[in-house]
Amino acid sequence: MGRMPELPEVETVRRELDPWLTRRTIVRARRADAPAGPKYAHLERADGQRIEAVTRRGKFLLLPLSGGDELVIHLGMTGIVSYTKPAGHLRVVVQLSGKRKSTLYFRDVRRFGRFLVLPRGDRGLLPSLRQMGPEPLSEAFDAASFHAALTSSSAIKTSLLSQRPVAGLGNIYIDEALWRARIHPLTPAKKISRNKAAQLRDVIVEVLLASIAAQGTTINDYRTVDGQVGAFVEQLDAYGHDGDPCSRCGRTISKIVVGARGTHFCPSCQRR
DNA sequence: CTCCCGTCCTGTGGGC
DNA sequence: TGCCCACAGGACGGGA
Repeated sequence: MGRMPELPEVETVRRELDPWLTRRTIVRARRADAPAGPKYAHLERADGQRIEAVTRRGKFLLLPLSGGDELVIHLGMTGIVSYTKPAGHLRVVVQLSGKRKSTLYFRDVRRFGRFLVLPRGDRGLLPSLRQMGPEPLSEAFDAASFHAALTSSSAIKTSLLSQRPVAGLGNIYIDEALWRARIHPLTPAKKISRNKAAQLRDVIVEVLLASIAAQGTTINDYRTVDGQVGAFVEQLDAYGHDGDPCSRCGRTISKIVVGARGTHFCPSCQRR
């Protein structure tokens, strides 16, 4: 257990979807084995619209459509997009124009994911997207503004989970970045010094780039679109390593609960 | 406004 | 061996 598509996994999926879906027309998009509701809203609006691009914002995939709408996909915990029909837990089916790979399937065992259509830029159903911080791999993610965004009194781990100081980080990469920057996960965000914030910014970029290069992290459910697994799991130093010796100092990695999330850190390298 | 906590969802794995 | 239940967590909504 314990895998979630975070920025590197979603970016890997985006790169695979882009050549497949861009310029294809959606013939028909419908819910399958899924309840009606905001997570699967307005799919029929996509019918007849062409997919103009496959973009990403944080952990959301955003597909602008030719009619002025936008297809929004969030993989949640267990969401998988494929062109082969899954065995079960099929939530959405999209018929595409053309003959090759012309059916898109969205499978999501736990239904934490979303697959919906909205007028482009309408964030009424997506408040986190509205308040999301800068993309970590963009120029906007600089040390000074990152430090300025760390205003919360809550733990840095919790603050980063909110997506507000920076977009796209989840449980795995937050633990990895805090380990690399030697910051205790319970440190109040606003107590992070300017220098530490700059260091944290740099290791966030490093760990995300390294994971993208490895096509993400596979622990259990995550697969790339063509079913491959991500190799970054081999480079994890903190997440899932509780009980193991710290690869830097040898002390045993601890696991605690922060914001209802399993949190892994080295009690020796990462002092409060 | 911020912060905190409950809720959703179901396969897996650890314990007995 | 087989059964049971705690566990995993991203985003969101509501209450303080």
